[in-house]
Amino acid sequence: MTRPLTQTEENYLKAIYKANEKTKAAVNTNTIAAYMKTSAASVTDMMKKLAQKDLVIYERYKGARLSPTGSKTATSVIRKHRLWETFLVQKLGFSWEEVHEIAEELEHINSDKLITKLDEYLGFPKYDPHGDPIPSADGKFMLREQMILSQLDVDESGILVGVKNHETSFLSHLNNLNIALGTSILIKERSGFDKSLKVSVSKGAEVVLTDMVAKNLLIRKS
Amino acid sequence: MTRPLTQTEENYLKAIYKANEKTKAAVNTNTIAAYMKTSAASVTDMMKKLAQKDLVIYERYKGARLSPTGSKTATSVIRKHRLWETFLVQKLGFSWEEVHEIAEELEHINSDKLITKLDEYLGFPKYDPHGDPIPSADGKFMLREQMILSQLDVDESGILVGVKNHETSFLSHLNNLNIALGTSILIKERSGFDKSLKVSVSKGAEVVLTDMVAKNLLIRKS
DNA sequence: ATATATTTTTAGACAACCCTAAAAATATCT
DNA sequence: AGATATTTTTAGGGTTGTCTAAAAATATAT
Ligand SMILES: [Mn+2]
Ligand SMILES: [Mn+2]
Ligand SMILES: [Mn+2]
Ligand SMILES: [Mn+2]
Repeated sequence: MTRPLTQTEENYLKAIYKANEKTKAAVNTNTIAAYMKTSAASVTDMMKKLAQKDLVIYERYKGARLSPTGSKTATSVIRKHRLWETFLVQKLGFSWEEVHEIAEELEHINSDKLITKLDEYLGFPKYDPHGDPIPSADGKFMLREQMILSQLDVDESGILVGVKNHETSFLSHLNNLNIALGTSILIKERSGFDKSLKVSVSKGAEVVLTDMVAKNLLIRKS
Repeated sequence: MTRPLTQTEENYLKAIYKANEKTKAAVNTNTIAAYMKTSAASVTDMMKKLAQKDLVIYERYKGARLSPTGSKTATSVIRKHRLWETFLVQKLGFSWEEVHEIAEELEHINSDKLITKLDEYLGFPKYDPHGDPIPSADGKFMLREQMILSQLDVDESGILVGVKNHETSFLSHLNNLNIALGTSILIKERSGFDKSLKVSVSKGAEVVLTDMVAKNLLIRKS
């Protein structure tokens, strides 16, 4: 009797999931509204509806958290999103900055068998093209030791394993700098003035990274 | 300013397209309602809306035809449907009776680049897993000489190139008979009573096909 | 602690898509 | 042609998800 969720409902669940991924604290109506690019009034309506369906725990004026079911659903949508992104990049040859929007649509396709087969076809990838972990069918994330590039000292180096910012403009900027997942980055100098870094990329070209860029690069120390 | 069509609108256009594929005559409200599994009243509402948007030519009490734009849109949705079905069978290993429903969802994903790349990835297929022609990006169908198996005489043979019925139960029935696209079928006997055929399949096993089955098999004479 | 600012909810409305029942138009039969 | 049957449209209404504006609750500041 429990009919499948609408795309909108799935997107709300994902928004809450992402908003409190670490803290698991209740998420403000306004925060959800910002994620969903909608009005606070619409969020209130939807929270009532999702609470009704036991997908969120919601108390008026106190924000919303995901219920166990809601959390499972959100994780499953994220799994689908990241598997599709991986498909688009690895099989169809898209670049990492092009895939997010398309995956936003594909993630709502409703077929367990499809996702199982896609996962298999891709060789059971553990990370998507942005370095984000792909949850397994039972919702487990493969965590990884990682730190932010800005935290490295001069003469230390790391391998890029992920990005915190997923905007097209940021990813294109990295393309221009010849920085991709797997690229090794060695810190040569740090400016005392603006914290910008002179780094050498893949043991070759030296480039300058602003602190704003460095803060969005996730690396494994090497 | 012309926002993308909704899934429902696309499905209506496809319904009209399929209903008058050969004749191009105006399609009855009731016929569309049957295709869409909805009420005649809903169809009337939608026809007004689509006529407003210049996607159909509609005159009350006289049915609807697709406008050139509507026809282009319908063809593009069919192209997407059939490319996705091909992907599901050829790359993900689905069986031909499993893919239609999933493709009904995938066909609405909105990205020209995606379809271009998918087409290329699949090697520019001309026919889908059911033998239906895949229109090119500019809407051209690759037609083929074909006839219905029932039209063959005893001792004549043909290669299966398509099926007229796409129901899961029919396709599974063919699976059971070891009949797939490309299978060669030789007529051994025709019953004068019920027109059922004794045929030999792939130069091997003899099976009996009811006329109802034979009428739904499209073959190229061999 | 009271006033002010911010956040959230409620109220009322709209668009898309659907429904059933009744009315109107068209088609068929004798 | 006139009566009857069928098809189609209109009328009125429901749900989902959206919006703006006003009201209510909560948080912040003096
Ligand atoms: Mn993404
Ligand atoms: Mn990603
Ligand atoms: Mn199909
Ligand atoms: Mn098909």
